[in-house]
Amino acid sequence: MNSATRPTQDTASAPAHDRVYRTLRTRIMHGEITPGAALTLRGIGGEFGVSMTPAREAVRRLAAEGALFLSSSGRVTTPELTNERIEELAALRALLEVELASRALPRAHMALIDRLQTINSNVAEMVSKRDAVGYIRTNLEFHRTLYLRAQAPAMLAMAETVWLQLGPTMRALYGRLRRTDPPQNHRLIIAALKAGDEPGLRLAVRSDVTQGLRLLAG
Amino acid sequence: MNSATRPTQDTASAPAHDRVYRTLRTRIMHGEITPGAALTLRGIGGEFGVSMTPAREAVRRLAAEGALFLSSSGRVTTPELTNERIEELAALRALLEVELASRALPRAHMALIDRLQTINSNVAEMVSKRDAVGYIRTNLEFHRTLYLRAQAPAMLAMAETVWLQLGPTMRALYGRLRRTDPPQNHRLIIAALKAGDEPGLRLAVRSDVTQGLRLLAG
DNA sequence: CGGCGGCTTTTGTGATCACATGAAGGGATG
DNA sequence: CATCCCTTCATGTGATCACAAAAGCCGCCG
Repeated sequence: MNSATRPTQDTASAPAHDRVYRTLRTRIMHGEITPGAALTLRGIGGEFGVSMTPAREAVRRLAAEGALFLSSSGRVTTPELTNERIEELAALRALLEVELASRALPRAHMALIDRLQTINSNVAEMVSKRDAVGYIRTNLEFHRTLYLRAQAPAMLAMAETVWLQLGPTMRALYGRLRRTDPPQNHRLIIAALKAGDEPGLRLAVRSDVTQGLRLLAG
Repeated sequence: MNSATRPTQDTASAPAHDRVYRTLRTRIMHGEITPGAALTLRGIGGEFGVSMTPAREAVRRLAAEGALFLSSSGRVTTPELTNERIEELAALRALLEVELASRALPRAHMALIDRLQTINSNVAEMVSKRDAVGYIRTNLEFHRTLYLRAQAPAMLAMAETVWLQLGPTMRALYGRLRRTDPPQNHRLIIAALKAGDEPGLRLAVRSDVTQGLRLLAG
């Protein structure tokens, strides 16, 4: 059997449009692209060494997920979110992630909690280094690790879609955030997991998810 | 000004890939395609009189929304949902739509309630005629009309994505459903709206959304 | 000095083609 | 009669091209 005969999940053997899609998706979700930035199909194709065709498919896919905005003439930019939309997406995060955490709770064993604590220390490190992209990445990793235990793939996919839509804006948001405190709400989440305290967990997740979005009210 | 200079929302002047997308989307959401049905890019292109390119874009977009399933080799079919996934999607409907209804409640005036009652009589008619597609269509129209008042476009879009994923399965589901009763839960929703009873509304929406999915447990 | 009109360039759209891959069908063999 | 293999066909992928429309730019005119 050839080594390229794998079920196709590797970054190398995957179709071109999929590689482009995945790379752009991660960039957007981690806030590596500023809101309103313009992308061009030929530019994307050039960067990845492919033609316009796979670039177009990747862009369409991302636009369908709300990660990119397509103007009426087809021009593609990262979305610039209004305050109303940000609040709505925060509400969606609260709805979905509270449910996911709640479903993960009965399955959360010690190994998971250990992993969460390790990730959380990475989060704290990123905060202290003021590394915005690193913070977003590790923070999402923290949440995803917990929610994977919920055994609810459709719900998790939806939560990730919301993260994706918030990606470019989050970067700008946490740029204003001048705190260097380690994430307090993450500790509350871990504590609630240890104690098997479901109401506490729901509250902690809700607080963690909505806290970062409060500052834009002013 | 030319008549084709409109902001591009018309079915005619819109780009080809968008026409294809919208047509397929409606078909899938209304359950006009059975689960597991295979589609081909050349077939779609032939039906709409376009080449493979717009067909591919429409299919990618729909696949990104979960409306279509792409096998590892790229073959495209409507999804065949497992029971676990259906239950999960039902839970998502409950989460999202209860919230949407709750947000619509304070803005629900008499004109809206009248419209809902009109739509509801159409739903009852479809039920009595055993028109599955018509039932799904009018039922979704009932829900969408209510949720539009919530002024929460992102949340509504997410609910529609769930409807889309359930589309092909719903048809098969309501095929087994041998009732000819008019929708009781819709009446409860309307009554709660009239009374301004938020807890009652939440319960009625939750019941309406999850009732149709109970029968697959057996 | 500012607004406006026309030109040029950039960009997305859609069609067509060559290619590789996976599925289906048929025939030979045990 | 079933099974395996090979041929053939259908299908998705990606590149390239022609076209139209939008955006940007520059100079002209008020």
